[in-house]
Amino acid sequence: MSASETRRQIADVADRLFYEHGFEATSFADIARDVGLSRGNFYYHFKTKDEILDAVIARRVSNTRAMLDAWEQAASSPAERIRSFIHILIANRTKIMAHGCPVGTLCNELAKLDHAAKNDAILLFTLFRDWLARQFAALGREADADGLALHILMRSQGVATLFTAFRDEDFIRREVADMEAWLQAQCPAASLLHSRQSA
Amino acid sequence: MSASETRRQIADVADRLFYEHGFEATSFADIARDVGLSRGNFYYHFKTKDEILDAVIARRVSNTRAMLDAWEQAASSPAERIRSFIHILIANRTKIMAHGCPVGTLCNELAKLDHAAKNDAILLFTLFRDWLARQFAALGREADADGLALHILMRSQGVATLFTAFRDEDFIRREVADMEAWLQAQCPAASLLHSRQSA
DNA sequence: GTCTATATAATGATAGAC
DNA sequence: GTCTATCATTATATAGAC
Repeated sequence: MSASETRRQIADVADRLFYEHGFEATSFADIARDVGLSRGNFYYHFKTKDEILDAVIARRVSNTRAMLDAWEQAASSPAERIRSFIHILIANRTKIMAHGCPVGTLCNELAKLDHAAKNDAILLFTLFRDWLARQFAALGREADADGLALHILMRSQGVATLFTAFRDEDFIRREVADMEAWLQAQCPAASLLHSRQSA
Repeated sequence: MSASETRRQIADVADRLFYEHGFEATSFADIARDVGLSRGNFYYHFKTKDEILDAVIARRVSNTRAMLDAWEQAASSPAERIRSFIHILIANRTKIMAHGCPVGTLCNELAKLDHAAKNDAILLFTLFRDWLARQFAALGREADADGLALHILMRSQGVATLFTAFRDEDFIRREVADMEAWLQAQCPAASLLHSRQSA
């Protein structure tokens, strides 16, 4: 196997394990086992655990950018794009129930560890924040686009944390519906494109 | 020093360290050092790390109950009591900025570790949930009191997580004001006791 | 590029002197 | 009730054979 391919595979497995069990709780041996490598060979690809974390974050940044680009292409309106964001709570609910939000839980853990990569993880939040703000600006809310972006990001984080704790499907569906209603209320004109409640 | 007093002190220090750095990242040596005990003597008081976690959670449950009781006594109306809850985000903002919400971050970590004490930690959320639901019921929202309680709990979690990441004081103040506005909107009659916006 | 063997430090945990 | 000394295990990390 080529070095770059093995590196990619290690980052792939580490990404999953860091998400499922946390950064601290995941050991080199755990990653090596799941990749099918000896611990010794492992160090040929990554010198330190922090290097793997950097690779995992870089991978997540890249994947997140790709996802946001895909939403940008797939949806025909800013409101519909924001709904794509809201609906990852439903789409990923099984994983969220077990392990929480990948971004929020990583940022929280790295904050507690006061880890050097803390700010790199926060960049993941920033990607969503800026993308959402652009959508709100396109909806005519230039003045408070960033505040609205943070608000919806805040809600997604709160829903994820409580869903991990209480594992209540009704709760997540209710809160997602509430987020959609809130979105409609933010831009009544755009909402007409999708529901004719006031037509 | 008496055994019970030392035990109490260990739980006290462990509570702080688990909050500041996380459960996994805190070692016996860390706790022993901060208490001023040798590692050996440590095991006279607690046999395993999980036992300390149990003691820490029991301590937090007790402290939370005391805080909720104090709010119950201090405030003259259900709406004012709910505002007491909302305002811990402001009162504890320095700690939240550094280490997140003590309840949310512990539940997230124990969920990832699939730890035996996971459900005990969730009880901390349940204390807030049930207390808030009682306040909403007292406001005349018996039918959806639990949903409203989860909603405000969800918001506090989301605000805490994003505040830890972005460390933006304006954000937390804006969201707290928004939570208060939401509260007013839930029970217009009760709100008249505190603001005369519609008088 | 992968392996085995190993170094070193820290972890959770115990035994026994005082 | 506290200490020192120690154990077994695991962790990160390295050396060197193949």
